[in-house]
Amino acid sequence: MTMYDELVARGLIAQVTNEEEIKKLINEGKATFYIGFDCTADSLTAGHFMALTLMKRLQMAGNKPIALIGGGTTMIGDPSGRTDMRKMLTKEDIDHNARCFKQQMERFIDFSDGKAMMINNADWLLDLNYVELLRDVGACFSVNNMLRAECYKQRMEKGLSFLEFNYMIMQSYDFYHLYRHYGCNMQFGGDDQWSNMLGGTELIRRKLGKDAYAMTITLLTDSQGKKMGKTAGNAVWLDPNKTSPYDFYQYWRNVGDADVLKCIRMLTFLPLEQIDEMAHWEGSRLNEAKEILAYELTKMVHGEQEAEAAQASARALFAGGAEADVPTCTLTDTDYRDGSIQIPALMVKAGLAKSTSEARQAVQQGGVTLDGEKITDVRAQFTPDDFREGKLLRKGKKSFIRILHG
RNA sequence: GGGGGAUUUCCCGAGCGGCCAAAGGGGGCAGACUGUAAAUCUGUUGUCACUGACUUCGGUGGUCCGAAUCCACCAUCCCCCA
Repeated sequence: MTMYDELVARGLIAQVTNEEEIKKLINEGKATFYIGFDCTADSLTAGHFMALTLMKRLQMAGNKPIALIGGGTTMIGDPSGRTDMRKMLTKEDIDHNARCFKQQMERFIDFSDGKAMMINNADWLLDLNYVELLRDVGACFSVNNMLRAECYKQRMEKGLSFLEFNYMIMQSYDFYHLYRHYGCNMQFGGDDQWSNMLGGTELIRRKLGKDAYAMTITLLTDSQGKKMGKTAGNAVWLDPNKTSPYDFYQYWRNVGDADVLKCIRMLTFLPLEQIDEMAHWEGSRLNEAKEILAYELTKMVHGEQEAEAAQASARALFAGGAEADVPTCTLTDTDYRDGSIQIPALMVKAGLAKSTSEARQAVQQGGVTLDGEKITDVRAQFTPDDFREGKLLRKGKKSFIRILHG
């Protein structure tokens, strides 16, 4: 099976500019392609993860990836898929974020011996001269066409600032720049980037009379069409300090039945035959598939050891509260008042509740247990001695934390 | 530049002088049912040393016994005209 066919079989490809040419390029390992990452946060997310795996797949087939860090474009902010303007980040924040991205990417992509490149578009975008740019590439863009682009449509209703309107031009300029200086002949990106990407191929055609290609990756959505990789509006981060390996594992362990196979296909490197086999699994057996998904992804992101640990913890906890390696919260004397701590305060301290009110409600509704014993009294108090050996505090079915007195 | 409209709790969206911590929906959380799934039903959802107190309705001042609701100014956004 060729590389391209495999991508199709895994459901990764959404749109392409020229299927025949793209097929040939990537199958023969002749593509130098780039994917842009805007550094709006200090860690990559599960959403970026798919792009990274795609880079890896293509790299394994001999193609050369360019990871483009959006140090320059982040200064503008991409309006695609947004209903309001992004918060403007300072240059310092962006630089910091770019460094974090780089570190995380190095775990997946082999950057040695020029097998891949990492470039920051701040290097050329920040020094552009306004009038020169307008004359150079501005003339190649039709405002009429831009306004018809999908990525601006939503914003035409709520308002679109001139700043953001220029995002497409910056991204197009990136492609043009990479084509000329690095021989980059293809761009990949999320499906929401399609119009921005076409801007680039169009610019290259107009300026240089050459063909460059673009291909978008299917957005990972659940069976209800919602973007995956988020919990309650918060991203699932790749940084273990922002999303613990255990939580990361749990996120995938808990995907809906309808989405497991799709995720395994798109995100893991398991052979397609094996995945097709799993497609026959039904009912509760799908739980096995979920474990495989969670384990594989955790292994790729956090390493085998963490994946084993997360899996062991999850199995032990859900099988019946056995001793297990779960996140621990260590209390010190200052956490107690007059030698004791009340249950709501304890839950807040342990991160199981955002406020004491929330903690109180959880207790009142019978959702809190300590070492398996249900806590019914909101005023229940504990002393350091209670936690000498460590106790398992649990809220609801899925939130656990070990409390220890340090 | 001129005219009109908007800004409410996580989101959408009611409220138009006291009965407002603020309807309804979404989302979140918890309970029941289950397979750590989905669907469904129930409760809950500003904060706190929680049967009471405190702080919220773009910002700042004002009117009033009393303001999310009225007035003034400022900010941001939308629409129409230029």
